[in-house]
Amino acid sequence: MPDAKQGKPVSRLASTRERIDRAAYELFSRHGIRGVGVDTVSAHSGVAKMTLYKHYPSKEDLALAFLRRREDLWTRSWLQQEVERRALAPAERLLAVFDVFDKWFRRPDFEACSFAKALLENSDPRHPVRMAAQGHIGTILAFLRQLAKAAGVKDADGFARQWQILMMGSVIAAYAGDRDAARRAKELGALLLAAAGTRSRDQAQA
Amino acid sequence: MPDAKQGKPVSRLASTRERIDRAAYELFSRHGIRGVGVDTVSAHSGVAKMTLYKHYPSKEDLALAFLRRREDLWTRSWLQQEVERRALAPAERLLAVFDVFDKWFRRPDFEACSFAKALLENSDPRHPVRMAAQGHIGTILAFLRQLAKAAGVKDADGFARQWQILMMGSVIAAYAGDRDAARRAKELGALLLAAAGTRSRDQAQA
DNA sequence: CATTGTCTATACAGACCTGTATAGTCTTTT
DNA sequence: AAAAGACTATACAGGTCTGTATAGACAATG
Repeated sequence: MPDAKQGKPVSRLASTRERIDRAAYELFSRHGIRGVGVDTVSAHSGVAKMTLYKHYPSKEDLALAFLRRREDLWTRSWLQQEVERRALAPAERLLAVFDVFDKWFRRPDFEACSFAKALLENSDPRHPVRMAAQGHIGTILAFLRQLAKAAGVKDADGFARQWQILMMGSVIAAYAGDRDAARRAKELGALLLAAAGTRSRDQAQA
Repeated sequence: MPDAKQGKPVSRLASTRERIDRAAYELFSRHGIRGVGVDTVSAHSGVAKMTLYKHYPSKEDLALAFLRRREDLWTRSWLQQEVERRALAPAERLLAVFDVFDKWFRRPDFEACSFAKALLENSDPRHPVRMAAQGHIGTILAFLRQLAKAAGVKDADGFARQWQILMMGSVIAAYAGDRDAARRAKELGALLLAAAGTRSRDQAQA
């Protein structure tokens, strides 16, 4: 029984590639990409290192796949889904982001934003991993922009960028120990929404 | 002439310790602590590795000294000084933070926040470097809290924490490529100031 | 002059990193 | 049964990392 040497091994029922991806996700999202070696991913997944390298020819490929998976699981399946489940009106969906964050920040295994981590751990702005992280941050921005547009905000792009500043700032604040960071950011978001003048329920434009 | 193997060597006129500190500052602030080895600091400073280890018994000691220096040079001598130079009234000093940031974000060697970097690169919340980074973030918070109090804000602590969310969020946004992040955060700050109701002379209007 | 303290230069131990070589197992397909 | 493909296990090459050992240079102080 070739189990992982440390941590909880990934389910053996899944395909080899899926086991690699799951282990990389758990480890990279928690410790950052630089902070985890390929041997650790191999051990944690229960997949031999040679097999891992057959699926991903380099650690960089694995890292890029991890960021794509993070976008799938975190951005789309979790954040966007939760936001859309919790509210219908665009403006309220924007605010719901911080309700979702609030729950996230209070989880004992809160791991902060993988995209911000990947961004900050590469000083070269043309590093593929850093560029990919920027792209995934752009995906979140596009989602916010779309909500802002639907909410009737004039400068949807500028609004979305301000919203993302609130989101990223609250993540760092939460990781620095402020568990109420989401509530604080939501207050700021409410101010921004009020100032931007949405056509939510009141059609009057500011 | 034992010069540094790479990059620009630190001035030889300074004391040995000062040369170490300067090199560590330049390298750690740009590439993060994990991203720079002791050999690189040694080469860049022109100080032999053995001498370096006599001044700092471990890399962790060097890292903690770097964070202290960052607080000296960045937080106090730069951010606070610039803010206090640019405005007198507390509320305007708070807003001036983002004018200072705007200049910072536009520098070609903008390196983002060393405290956030140190925070995100350590997943163990009890790691000394991460705890130190949290402490230095707390120093900035205290400065903001004091300004908020002087501005007559009721919940000075909550206000300061919200202000710091804006600051950290704008830093990440700028590092992700949005050079106007400071201006956007300043707008949000103006909204927050208006909502908090300061005893300044003129209220910022949105 | 001799001693002491600081700094240098080099080499190295031991750990970990990415990536590969090799040989063997197990399953599926033909 | 034979062949092919996927996976495993181990070992290792070559690099980097932190930290130390060793031997010597240089300056200040006694």
